[in-house]
Amino acid sequence: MTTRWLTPEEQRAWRAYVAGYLLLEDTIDRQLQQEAGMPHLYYSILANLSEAPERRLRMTDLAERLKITRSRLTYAVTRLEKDGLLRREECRWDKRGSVAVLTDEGMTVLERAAPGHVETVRAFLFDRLTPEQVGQLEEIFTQVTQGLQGGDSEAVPEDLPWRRRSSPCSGTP
Amino acid sequence: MTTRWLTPEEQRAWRAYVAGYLLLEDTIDRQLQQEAGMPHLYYSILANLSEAPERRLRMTDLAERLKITRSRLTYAVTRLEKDGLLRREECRWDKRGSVAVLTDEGMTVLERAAPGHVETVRAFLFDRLTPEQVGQLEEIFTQVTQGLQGGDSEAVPEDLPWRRRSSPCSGTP
DNA sequence: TAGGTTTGTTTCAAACTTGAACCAAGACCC
DNA sequence: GGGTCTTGGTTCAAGTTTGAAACAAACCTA
Repeated sequence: MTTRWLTPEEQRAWRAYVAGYLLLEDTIDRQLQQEAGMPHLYYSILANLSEAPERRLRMTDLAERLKITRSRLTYAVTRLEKDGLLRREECRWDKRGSVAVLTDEGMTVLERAAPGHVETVRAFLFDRLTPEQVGQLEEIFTQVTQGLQGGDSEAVPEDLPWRRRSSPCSGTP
Repeated sequence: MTTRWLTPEEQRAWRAYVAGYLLLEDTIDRQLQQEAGMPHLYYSILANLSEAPERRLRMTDLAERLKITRSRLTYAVTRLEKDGLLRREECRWDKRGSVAVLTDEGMTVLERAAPGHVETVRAFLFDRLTPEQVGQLEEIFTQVTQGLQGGDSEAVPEDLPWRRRSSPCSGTP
């Protein structure tokens, strides 16, 4: 099968995208590290928990929402637990499971960190986009996300050896 | 100063974007790791060199193009050098400098890896976007990139303590 | 209900990233 | 020439990520 290379437009888009997200992630990480002592992902963990009912989530659910591997999450949660920002509890219904719970201290840290974070996201992303572009951004990445793990098994070859298999994730019983 | 929180539209866009790029990067990394034995960044290093005149670039130039720190690049180049995919040479005009040169073997590896990589980028990104969206993607991230390091010092507060300072990068004398 | 499979999570070693500290060479200045 | 400042690059330790392997609990199924 002969390769369908990228068109010039696609190449330009691809390069702009890669450059942009690297710089943006880098900036966000640096800001959060500086002001909250943790990288972006760790902040997202706290943020996710803070919005969950009772501020608690199963590890697998959390990993699923964050789009990261469980092993990565384990490491991060261990660190945050050491810092006292969350604690682990065992799952009542499924003794295999464990649940991460945001502590009050975690909530405080999150609240303190949020303004600076939002300010950064604004300054370097949203303040530079028109409302239409905000919509386009959502649209584009929603499609990407769906393609990568939303249920549409039609369009994507199922048998690529290197694809991550998405475990069907269970919520509360 | 009171925080300007994200609007609901911005929130949705932000979440879609973060989810999307995590999944996409993850997929690309996994594919390249599987088929070429290296992560995305390392592939990009080879790709960049392959397009440069004489397949050679100053370390700083390379870091600048890739939007990564010099220290990160040093590590990556050391690994690729060990693998024989590139070699370091010292810079003739500036004895501090060193230059990364793509070897023939590196070129071969790159050429072998390219089709699979492009296929992945296509399958999970471009094949899912309309031509308009491709244009929008470019537009959006070009703006982000410029804001983050293009010269427009107007719009961005200069004195945020956590910003990366972009070293004015020098090319050939 | 024993035996086999799947699922939820952790563990471990190897690879990678980060930021600060360091070193040497150019540039500037008197 | 002899400071001093800047630039290009590497080094080092600490932190993070990866993927495979290990475990244990839950779920079949004969």
